[in-house]
Amino acid sequence: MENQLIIYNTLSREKEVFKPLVEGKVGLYVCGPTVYSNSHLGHARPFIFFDLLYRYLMFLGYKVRYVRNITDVGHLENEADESGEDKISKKARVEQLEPMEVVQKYMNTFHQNMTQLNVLPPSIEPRASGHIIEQLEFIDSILEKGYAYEANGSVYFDVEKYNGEYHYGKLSGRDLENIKTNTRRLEGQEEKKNAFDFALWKKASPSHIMRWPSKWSNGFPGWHLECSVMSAKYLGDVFDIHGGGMDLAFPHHECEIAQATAKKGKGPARYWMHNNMITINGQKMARSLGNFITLDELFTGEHAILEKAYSPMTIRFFVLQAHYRSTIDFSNEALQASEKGLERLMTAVETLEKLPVASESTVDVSALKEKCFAALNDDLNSPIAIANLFEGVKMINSVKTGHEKISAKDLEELKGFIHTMVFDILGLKEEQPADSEENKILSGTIDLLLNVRMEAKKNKDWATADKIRDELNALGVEIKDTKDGFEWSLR
RNA sequence: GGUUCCUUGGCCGAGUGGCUAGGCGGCGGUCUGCAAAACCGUAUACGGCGGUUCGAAUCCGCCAGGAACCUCCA
Repeated sequence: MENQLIIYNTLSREKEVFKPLVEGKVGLYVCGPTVYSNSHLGHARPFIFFDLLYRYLMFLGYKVRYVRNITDVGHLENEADESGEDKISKKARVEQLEPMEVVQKYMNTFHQNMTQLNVLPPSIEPRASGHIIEQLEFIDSILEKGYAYEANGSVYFDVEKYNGEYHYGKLSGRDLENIKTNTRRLEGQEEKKNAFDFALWKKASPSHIMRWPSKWSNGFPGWHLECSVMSAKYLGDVFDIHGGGMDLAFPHHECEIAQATAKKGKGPARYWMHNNMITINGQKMARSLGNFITLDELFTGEHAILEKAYSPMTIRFFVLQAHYRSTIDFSNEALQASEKGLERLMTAVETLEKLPVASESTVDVSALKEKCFAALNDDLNSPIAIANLFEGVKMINSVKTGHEKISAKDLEELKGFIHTMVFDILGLKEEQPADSEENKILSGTIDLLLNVRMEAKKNKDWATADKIRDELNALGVEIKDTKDGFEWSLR
């Protein structure tokens, strides 16, 4: 099969043919969440997109080790709150909880949200707090190489020194001169040689709760270190793909490259992939901007902006309907369009199971397959793949209505393809509620009413028939009459 | 201010130097007791101004508007 995957590499700013370091195996690292609050829609995008990548790589036959970290220490607060304490401990004080209690709480919700979105768990989900020793060792070796210095109990990366031999800024297309003129001088950073130096180890202030002993001070690791450490530990000093949001390219990923290169003379990843942002009213959705909607709010509809609740699969489909390197703009209208489209797709998947076969086909299943895979091979172009999938929907419905014919062999191929595409690769799933006792009673009741309606129809008692249909409709039960009976579904 | 990028039909969103993206919505038709669903058909487009070209929405320039990053951020 000509499945040549091409991906856009931020490092080269070009699409490149993907060739793993070791044939048949892929090492994938994606920056995971900082678990200090509920995940919002903006967070869902990278995890859904990289889930698609993970699934597609596996479909292509690669054995993938997918590492996605949990940041449960560190990430410094901004200067506004004077102390440089980390986000997690700040939140903990507010809520009067142990830091690790906060971490656990939001990690649990994160996992729950990911399950709802049908995002597969990664192969390894390492936590920063579990790799303090490795981070200390990493700092030691950067110090030994002379690319870091200690100041007042903290350790900083010496960007200027590093840039003398390597290029700091190669990922985000900057050079040091440019960074120098544009880096703000922040308060409380006098101990740094240069404003653009970043912390490898930060001495904890007295109020800081999360802290670990080290030879320099009681403190905590710098924001960028954990990813360097954990990716190297589980994937090696050089691995295949590193992913994350575009907003992480600078400085986070740039610093990761610097740290790895300072230690080993080579950068951590060969391909860097960055997903674009979800916007709302044209502006990036971000916690700091206060314009975010959490996933739980989306699923329940409990947010002033939301006209209704949107199911996890609607969100997933919405995200996949845009290319990962484009922004997607959130709106109720857009979500509802996705919801309807998804319903149409899933209905066709059901219809597929009861299609009549003919001796010969008038449809071209192979061409459809090729177009879909060609789209995915071209930098994971899920919107094109989905557009083609709707060609498949049309094909299915046309066979159903008799406008087209399909042979038994082609039908088998089509079934296999649609299932692979929809469930395995795009990661969509049926969202019908499980067959609980309550549901059995409900469906029995609806069947009963609709059988009564059938009687009424037989007697040409249209008033009664319509009354039943209209009132069930008002309650959210959609009714479709068929030649020999009826079908219904819950809206 | 610096770096990078975007501007497509009512909405969301692909894409290519000449050939229908797709979804949702609209309109007309088929089917139906009427609907719904489905099917068939159909309309609405490439921010503005120049340039290159036989031909540009797609390449170049300028202008306008917007965004991301430069600071925690998916």
